[in-house]
Amino acid sequence: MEPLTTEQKIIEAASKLFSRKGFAATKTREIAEEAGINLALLNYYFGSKENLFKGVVKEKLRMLLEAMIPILSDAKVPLDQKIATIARNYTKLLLENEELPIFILNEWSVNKELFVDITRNARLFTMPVIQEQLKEKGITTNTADFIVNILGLVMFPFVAKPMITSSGLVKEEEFADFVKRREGNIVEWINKINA
Amino acid sequence: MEPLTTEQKIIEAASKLFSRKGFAATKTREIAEEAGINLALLNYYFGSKENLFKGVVKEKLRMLLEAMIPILSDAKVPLDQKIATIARNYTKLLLENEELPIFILNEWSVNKELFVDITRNARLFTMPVIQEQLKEKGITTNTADFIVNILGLVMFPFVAKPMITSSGLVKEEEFADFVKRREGNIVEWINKINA
DNA sequence: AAGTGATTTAATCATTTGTTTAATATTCCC
DNA sequence: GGGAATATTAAACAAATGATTAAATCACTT
Repeated sequence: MEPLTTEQKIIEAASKLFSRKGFAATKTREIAEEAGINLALLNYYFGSKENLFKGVVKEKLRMLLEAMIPILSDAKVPLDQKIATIARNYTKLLLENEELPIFILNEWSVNKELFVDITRNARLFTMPVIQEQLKEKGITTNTADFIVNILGLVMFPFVAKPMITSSGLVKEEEFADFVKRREGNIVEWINKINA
Repeated sequence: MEPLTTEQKIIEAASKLFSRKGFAATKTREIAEEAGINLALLNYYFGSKENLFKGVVKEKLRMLLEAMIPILSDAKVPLDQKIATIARNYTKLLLENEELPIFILNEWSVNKELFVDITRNARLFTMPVIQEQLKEKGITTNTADFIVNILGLVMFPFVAKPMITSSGLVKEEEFADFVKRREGNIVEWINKINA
């Protein structure tokens, strides 16, 4: 495999540190050290810490949305399959990137202006398709609840992981099994909710 | 009403700013300005920024847990009533403190050591009571799922509020109605899930 | 091999930031 | 009312931090 370019090394280090600690707590010198590069290269390639952060956030947000939007908005995919696919996609994605949802949701909450910029011209959700499919099946649950319920059931365990594990509700070493078991259950649960 | 003491003014300002922006992004000078006090008083009363932060986190965590733990762990409260009370408590609490859950969950994620200190000797969840009550009613849902589902359904909309509103899924001005409507639905949903 | 542009480095700058100090003001108690 | 404890202030300090500079090195073309 190719060795990473300087630019890639910086992005990887920044991605890791920003995700773990957030924007303000991550220092440019830490990123440089983690990447194994000279501090000045960070500004040489990305201009500023903020600009680098924007790049990381964009990529992370894309990862988070891509597991959901294309599936939700595809009218050819039936509702049942949408639920199953989203549960599967997120369980896999978030097991590999546990800090992803809390990072994005927290930065979005703390730094709304940044996301106005990033999400401009980006259709985040396509409600009409879902609305139609719910109607077809005679389901009265409203569209927003439908989506929020799925996301809540699948994402919340990751968002609240420290609370869940440190309370003993789920042991740290059993967490992966816990969410994998939920993956299958969520499809049933959502169907029961909508019945 | 009594005028606030200096100590109280600092706590209120710190509480507001830490909740909104997190530890690292909040500067001591901002806190002092927001509180309308001299910068040195912060250290005079609280010793350090970190110590002040710990106080704020403790109080916020207490708020978040108190809406749940006493109810969950009370064997005299039947399961149905537990669900309804927790949904009601959190909807009210979080409408009044929208940043509360994302603040606590993010800081917990970012700064685990701090919470080891704070939650030491604090029984966060009491599973045996719930486990017994689920068994009595012949519900096969496991205890962790039961609790995570309730919390996810009730807390997730607040955690993901920026995403939900800026995507147009729920309009900002309709958000309060949205979660109030969910409050009643959640009881039904949880019962359906467990049926 | 020389020249050219891109990349990397060490050093430095200007601010910001958490904290402390020493002096002044205020409150409390006898 | 005076003196001791408490509270408040302005100023300063040292370290940290994001960014920049100018020189050095590297890669590539001719």
